[in-house]
Amino acid sequence: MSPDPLAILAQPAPLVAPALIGWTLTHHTPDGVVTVELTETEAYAGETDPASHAWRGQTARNAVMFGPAGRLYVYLSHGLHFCANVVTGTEGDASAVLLRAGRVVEGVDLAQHRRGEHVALRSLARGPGNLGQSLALTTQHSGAHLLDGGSLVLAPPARPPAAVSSGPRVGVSRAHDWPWRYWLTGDPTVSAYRRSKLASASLSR
DNA sequence: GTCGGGATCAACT
DNA sequence: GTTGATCCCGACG
Repeated sequence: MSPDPLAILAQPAPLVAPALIGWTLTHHTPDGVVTVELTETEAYAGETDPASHAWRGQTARNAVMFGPAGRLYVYLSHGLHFCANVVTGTEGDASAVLLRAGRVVEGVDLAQHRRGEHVALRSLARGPGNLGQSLALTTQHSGAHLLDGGSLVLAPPARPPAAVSSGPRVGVSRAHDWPWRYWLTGDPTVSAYRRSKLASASLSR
């Protein structure tokens, strides 16, 4: 039998992130249902992680990350893009896993309508902001339980993915060299590796 | 009350 | 491969 999903999520983020590859996230809305199979994740450790929102302690926005595992943390990036995280670890430990990309496996028409009619199938949920838009996630969903049988459901796959790769994190200005980014090897929905601007700047020195 | 940074995306060369 | 757009949140005085 497959183990209790909550037991998996209660581990530290760097262990949960690779384990989440291949899981599905489903969002039931009045419009219909969209399901995304996760193909790319990224771990954030919390207070010990300079790149985490929780680095400087608890605030009103990131309070969800300090709570128990199995809940959703959504934040607004650059004033435009909604990015979704799964809260991991134990209560009081502000670790979380960022959902960077996925493949839409259910509700393609609805997701395509949300993203724009001429968006390629494989690009529907490529990138954290695009994934959030395909699932119609906003900050009002932050704190929602994912294992509660609510409108948002996170579920393990029938069988583990074939191969998972790991590498440096993307788009963060600090601690980018921690290999805490994981993706389904060879999957077209995974974005190409882009070193952060600050990282490439320090590299050229 | 003000300032500066940021876990991004899309378009253009 | 590279550059610009664009809004919110948190820190500090």
